[in-house]
Amino acid sequence: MDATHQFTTAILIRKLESSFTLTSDERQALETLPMQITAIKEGQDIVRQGDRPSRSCLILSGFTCTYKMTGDGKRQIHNFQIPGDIPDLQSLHLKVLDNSLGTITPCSVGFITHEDLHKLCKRHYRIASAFWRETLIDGAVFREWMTSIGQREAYPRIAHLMCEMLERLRAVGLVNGYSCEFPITQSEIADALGITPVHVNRVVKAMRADGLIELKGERLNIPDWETLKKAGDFDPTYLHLESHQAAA
Amino acid sequence: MDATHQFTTAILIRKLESSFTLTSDERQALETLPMQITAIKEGQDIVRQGDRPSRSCLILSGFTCTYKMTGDGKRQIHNFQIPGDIPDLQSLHLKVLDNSLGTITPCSVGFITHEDLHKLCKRHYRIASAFWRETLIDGAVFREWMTSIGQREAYPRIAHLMCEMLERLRAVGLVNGYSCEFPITQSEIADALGITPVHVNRVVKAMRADGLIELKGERLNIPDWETLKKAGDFDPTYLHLESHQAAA
DNA sequence: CGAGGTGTTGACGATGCTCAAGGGGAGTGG
DNA sequence: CCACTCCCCTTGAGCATCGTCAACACCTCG
Repeated sequence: MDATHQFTTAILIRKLESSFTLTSDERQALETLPMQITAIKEGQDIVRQGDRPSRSCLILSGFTCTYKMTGDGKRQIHNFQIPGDIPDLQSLHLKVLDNSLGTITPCSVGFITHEDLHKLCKRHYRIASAFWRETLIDGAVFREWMTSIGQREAYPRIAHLMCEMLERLRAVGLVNGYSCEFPITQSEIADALGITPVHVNRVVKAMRADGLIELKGERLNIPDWETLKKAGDFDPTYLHLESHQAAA
Repeated sequence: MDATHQFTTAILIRKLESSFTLTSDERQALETLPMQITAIKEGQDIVRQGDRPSRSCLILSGFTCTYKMTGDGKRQIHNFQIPGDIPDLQSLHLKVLDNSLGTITPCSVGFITHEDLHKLCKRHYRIASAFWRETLIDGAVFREWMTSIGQREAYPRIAHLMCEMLERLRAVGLVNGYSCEFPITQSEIADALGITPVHVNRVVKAMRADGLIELKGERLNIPDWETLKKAGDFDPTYLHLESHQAAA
């Protein structure tokens, strides 16, 4: 196990430890988990709808998104992933991918074979549970997004997304105060929220005018968190961040 | 084990066997799984957003839906469940429920404690995998619905839902030809697809006029499956019905 | 310095929403 | 057995959020 590898599994270990304390046995199993580290440029697909992958990938750095194309060429983005996420963990039990996974920014990812994951899960029930739990949280995020897209208007929808991204980035230590990296273009926001890029632009303009967000380049700053939360009808329960409940 | 109980676990066993063949050991573990059978009237909540349930429920008969309320009182239905589904299996690993579960019709459900489920999963890796897989399919359905709501117009959105329900009901043997029970009201369709009941009504009217569906009382009949599929941009891959792939 | 992606803005139009009212069927109670 | 009620379905008219089309500014990068 070289130093680089230990560093990469650390992000996974830290994530799991937010739920429970690992035994030394479990910790060692994770530390020695074989992983193939790969750098991927922005705007590339990692896996595609219809693929039958034999491995899953852990995001080490960068942003990705999962998405699906409709018959007439429209794109729905289902989620954005940030470091620590495993966007295609589902493929461990679902043979054929029903969505694609692409990079938003240049990324470093670690591929883990399904064989190794199965071995790990079979031996360590709590780790299996933790992985299962991760996929359940993905599902919870899908439900919340569906609710946003189906029931909320464009303004709260965008506000909600900003809130979610900040909270998730905070959970992995990528937030300073109320400011974070936000490399997602307005077109991507549009595809994620079921609105057009033009309309995203207008709404973002209004949000800026209302003093809710500062969005420039690839940075997002939130001057008034409470108001943004309210505007976005944001309740972080669905993210199931243990630290939240612990803090509360 | 009384006769009634054996009958109830049968639906679960049949479902799992669509993925793989159970060993006699696994089969016995499932057959003896303690389950508390309960009848529930229509329009009742089984569990609610914010609850911390210690058991999950298997739908034995009837239709249910999972949903979530927004801050301003709108409802998003995330999925409809049919016999054989376990709508709140997620609560096995997520302490606090972030959505509610209610009945659409009178239902018979079987409650299984999380303790028993954990025991079962810990001992039988393949059963654990099958349950995990079920929750992953839920996630796949969420993604597809999100895509529908975000990218498709009302007409294909409704067509898509009809296609999905028919295919899922077919998989559990509840379809005759292209005709099935469909006890979902237009208001519920509206809450599921992010449109208003009034507009659902108009679109259903158009679909009837186009000869795509016959919807009367609690029955749905599809005279022209291929055209409906096309109109709904429906590709059943996301349902991950093994039988499909086997047949193809 | 040109090119291409991203952000920005205007004018117009359409899908779908709101409000409102009435019809039909199933269950209930007198 | 009939009236009453409630829920669901249905339809019309007007309106609003958001989409489409189009043009231009800005920035990064080769």
